[in-house]
Amino acid sequence: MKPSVVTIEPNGHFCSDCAVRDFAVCSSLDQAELREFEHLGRRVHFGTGETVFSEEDITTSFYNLLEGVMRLYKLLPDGRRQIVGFALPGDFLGMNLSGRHNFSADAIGPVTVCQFAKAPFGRFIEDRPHLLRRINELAIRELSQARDHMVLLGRRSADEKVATFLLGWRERLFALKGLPDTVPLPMSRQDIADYLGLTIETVSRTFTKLERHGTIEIIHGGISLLDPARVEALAAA
Amino acid sequence: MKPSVVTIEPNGHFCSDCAVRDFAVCSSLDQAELREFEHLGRRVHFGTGETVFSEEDITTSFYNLLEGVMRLYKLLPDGRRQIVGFALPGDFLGMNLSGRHNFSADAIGPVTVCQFAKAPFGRFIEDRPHLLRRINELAIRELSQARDHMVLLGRRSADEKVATFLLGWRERLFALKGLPDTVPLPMSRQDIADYLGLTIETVSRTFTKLERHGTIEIIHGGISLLDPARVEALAAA
DNA sequence: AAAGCCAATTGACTCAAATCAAATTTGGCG
DNA sequence: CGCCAAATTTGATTTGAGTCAATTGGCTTT
Repeated sequence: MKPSVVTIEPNGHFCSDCAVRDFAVCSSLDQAELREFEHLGRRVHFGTGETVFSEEDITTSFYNLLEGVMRLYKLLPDGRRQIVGFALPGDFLGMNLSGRHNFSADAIGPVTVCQFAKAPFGRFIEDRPHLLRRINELAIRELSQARDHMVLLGRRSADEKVATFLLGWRERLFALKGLPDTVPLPMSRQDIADYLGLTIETVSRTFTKLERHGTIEIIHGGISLLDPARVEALAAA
Repeated sequence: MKPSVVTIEPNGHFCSDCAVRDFAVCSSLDQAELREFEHLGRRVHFGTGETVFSEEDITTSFYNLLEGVMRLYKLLPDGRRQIVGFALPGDFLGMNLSGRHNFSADAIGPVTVCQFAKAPFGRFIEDRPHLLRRINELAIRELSQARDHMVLLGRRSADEKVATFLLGWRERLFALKGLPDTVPLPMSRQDIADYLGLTIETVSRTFTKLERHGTIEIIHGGISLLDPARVEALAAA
């Protein structure tokens, strides 16, 4: 939110031992390409609540999220907010046709990104169709997720929205770091509400209701799925 | 809906005089490529209400919409439907990562598509990065639209939804065939409702309300924007 | 032109989620 | 530790959109 100090690493990082190497955009690059690629991106840190880029900003860079979680959102003129997604490590941000970002992105907690200046990155892609193909894959995956989210926003009840969110979030974390028995929720209730098209009060009430029924347990910074089958039933309905 | 007779043209069509030549995927191909491309696709007609492909179907083809309008939608197990978009001439359908369609597509009125078998099309792309780039552009454009639609579904009132829909639809038709003074609405009220995350009754009431205020006029098969500025104000809010 | 059919409209009523308003809990920090 | 500010929860009430139920209108069929 507040403009603040951003740490830029003085270099000395290698793609070859990058945590997201195997599933981010760069998974399409071979050893030789990787060494060249290394010079294009630089690691940048952002603190809690800082904005990485804003909607309507001229796109000067693309970002590969390495560590942390980001909220991606759009605002209406009167301040209503819709979170269009949460980004996790491996997600690639900033592609657009207009030359301007079409959503804003904030760090939720400390974040590390690999930042690429637009022009050199564009040149690098130019003669590397496999990288382009990888970017296309990521876009198509995003598109599919976006459509699923439209169904949630347009046609699901509050209970279903919350249940679906918990399962989907757990699933993404699972893919990233294996099955945790508790699901960390680094984002605020307001973020969850703005993601699900609800108010903060409704999200809170739904959580408490699920807890009273013994379906989940609300713990510090997250929840624990006591009865995943019950949650799945709610989400499926 | 009903499985029915689909007309397949016996050939004799040329990409070079195709109506969508300049803005569809094929806009990225040069004369020589186009002649080769011509053999990959074949024109297929669908009648009103016919399903071109269904969610979860194995993807055997991609489709380039040439004429008509299609509804793209997802269903929940209990039958609730969310229309994720309306396709117009020039739209490219069928891309996915899973090998299965992730939404269903019906013809709204008579439709002509250019159908490409998946494998040969994939092979054709292989060594033509400019075509891949074009497909990527289309995906990124769709993604941006999808995000806009999430904002509408999650954060806008019924009035705003309807106003935004009318303007957006008019805009798309405008880009296609120039400014019409009446906006044709080939889709049913139910389709509009399922697109906007509303009920048919709410859509109908909102239309009548707009008409009573002299903002629009409801005509057979469409509406006329009597006071576009008023509609824009409603949509902006 | 009457009957039948489906889509759209209109009206009366209900309800899920929003809004308004406290009360709590949590977290940061001197 | 104790205090303030922010986030979250909880409660009371309102309301926008949904549901249920006719009615209307446009076409097609006969």
